[in-house]
Amino acid sequence: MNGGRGTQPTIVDVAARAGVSKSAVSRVLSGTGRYSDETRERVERAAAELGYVANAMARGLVSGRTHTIGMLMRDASSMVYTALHAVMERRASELGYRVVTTTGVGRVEDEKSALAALVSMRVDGLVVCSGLMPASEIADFAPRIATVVAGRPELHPALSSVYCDEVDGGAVIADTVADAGHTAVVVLTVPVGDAITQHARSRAMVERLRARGTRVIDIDASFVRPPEDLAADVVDVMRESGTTAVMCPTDRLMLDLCGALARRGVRVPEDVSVTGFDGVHPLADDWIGFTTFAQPIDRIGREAIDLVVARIDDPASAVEHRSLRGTVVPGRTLRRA
Amino acid sequence: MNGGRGTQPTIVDVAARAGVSKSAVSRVLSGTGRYSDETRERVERAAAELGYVANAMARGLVSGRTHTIGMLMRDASSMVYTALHAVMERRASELGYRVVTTTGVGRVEDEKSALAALVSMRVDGLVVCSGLMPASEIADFAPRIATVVAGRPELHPALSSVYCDEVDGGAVIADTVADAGHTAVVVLTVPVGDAITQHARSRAMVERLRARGTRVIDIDASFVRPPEDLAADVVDVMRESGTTAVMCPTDRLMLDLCGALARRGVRVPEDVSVTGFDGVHPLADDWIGFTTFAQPIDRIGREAIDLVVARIDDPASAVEHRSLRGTVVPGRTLRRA
DNA sequence: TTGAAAGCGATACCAC
DNA sequence: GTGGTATCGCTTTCAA
Repeated sequence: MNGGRGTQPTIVDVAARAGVSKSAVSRVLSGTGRYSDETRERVERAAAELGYVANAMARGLVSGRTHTIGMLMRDASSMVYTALHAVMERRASELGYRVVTTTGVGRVEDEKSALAALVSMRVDGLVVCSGLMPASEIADFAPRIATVVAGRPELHPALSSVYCDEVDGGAVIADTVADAGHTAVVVLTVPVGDAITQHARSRAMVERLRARGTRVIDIDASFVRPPEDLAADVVDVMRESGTTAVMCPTDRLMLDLCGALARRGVRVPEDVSVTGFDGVHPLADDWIGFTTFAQPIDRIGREAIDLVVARIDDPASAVEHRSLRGTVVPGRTLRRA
Repeated sequence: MNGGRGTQPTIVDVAARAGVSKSAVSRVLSGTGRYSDETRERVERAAAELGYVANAMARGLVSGRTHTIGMLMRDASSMVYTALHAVMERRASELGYRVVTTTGVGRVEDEKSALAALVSMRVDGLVVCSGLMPASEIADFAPRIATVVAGRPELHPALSSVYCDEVDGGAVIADTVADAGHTAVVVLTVPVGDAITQHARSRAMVERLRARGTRVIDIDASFVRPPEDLAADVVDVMRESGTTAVMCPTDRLMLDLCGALARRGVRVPEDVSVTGFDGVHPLADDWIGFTTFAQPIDRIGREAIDLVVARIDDPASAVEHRSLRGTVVPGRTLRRA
């Protein structure tokens, strides 16, 4: 029955080859129960010779555990999420868990199906890293699977979360700009529907600047708007109102904006100061010199994993919302006005 | 039996609620076989009310298919791999597959276990993206699972592969440097054990430069060496032998090197020209201006997925090795000597 | 069109 | 210590 193309050896094949029962094989390979040294040796040899790899589906089906944490990533090309991914992978591995990730490819529908894929795999825990997916969709699964939202402020009563204090971050970086003497500032703001986090931080920037009496020009930076358009708007505003600084909701957008400004002959920081947000390598680097706000990605990732694992171990553990503060990265793209 | 904490509804629960047999539920939900409109409606309603998500393990166990492609990533924090990940996710989704990724956290042992995890999940196909894992380890699974190696030159007779032509890339970027008039050049070379790809491209740079009569100073850039050490070496070599350019095996290392050089008062490109390799966003950006060589990541990812899927559909399809050429990114870190 | 029953590959509990 | 057997949740014949 085996040997057919694509067929993988099963526990029965191993048992036959070792001349023992499949129960024996199971015990030896999982290290549970009792078995003689001879049995162990024969089983191990047979398994090695066959290149046996236990079927996780069969195992998970009966044991009800997969020792796997599912991570839903919004976007595999965003540095914030990939950095989070790397940290979580490391922490999970320390705690004896494997991480599998899935991503949507942009639309909310895709994300739902990516989430469903994780649920259908019956991962032991779920970490949702996406500023897109609505909380209610996530919450549906929370009673059944240990779930944590990472990287976005989510205060849903059924969902634990770990995130960067976006309001503090937006305010702090806004203070940095105001302290540098800028009195007319453009803030690129993101609608809440595009990304909850970016919306929150850009609102916080606007509010803090206004509170300090700074003149704020609010430019719509919906995801659909190309950086060239934004740069055009910025240039117009600079002409009309003497703006000396532009605040971006992400480092990535900041980079695109800088490029588009350069193409229009506007130099950063000589002609205009620019700030970003996120502070993830490699953009937040000495040599590149972006002035930005660094999210505490390491702590977010680590604590998110710790929280899911705690909830896996004790499903009754309390829901927690952890707001973590980041820090300003000085850089060289912000000058005194 | 259900309703216990953490228990997920099963097909039996849906059947009971809908007042039909589980066979009927299965048929309706998978859209196979025959059923009446009324049955369909009742089943769909019951499933929705229960928030039923089919258990992929049970399903895969009996059907023998998971409609999933496993991706083994070397490192979730490397932009090359994450970019590849994003592309593959998109292409796989177009072809009706889901991608799940796992990564090692650095050591070969971890990667083996990450690979085993994918195999144990019985993914339909495997894409290995790692310059670390030995081909023989991967090849063990090739007869059982459709397997493709992506992103590294791998000519193993049992493994299909898609990769950037590193030798061409190294030579072309070396030509660019030589053409700019540099006659004494430092090449940071990586040992084959650290990363096959980086080794190959750095060797190619050295060889092409030598072939053109350029003086080459070869500095060991093993992964264990901190950028500060490399920068110190570079500064020494510049003093001793009038080197005017440094070629790095990756953009990432180039960034670190530039930083370390800056801390020593060496400016790029005023005092020394520097080139990178990879050409992935965001480092390969107009504004940042790295002179580098862009791997054809989009094509690599896309064709890797196409190859695995072809092999899933027809396990007898031929092994292929596709070498793809990249392009030079001019940038501003390379000056005429 | 529908339901009963036989597995898929592993674990766990059971006598032996 | 060891092997038989029920079982996990689902798909897939096969009768009815």
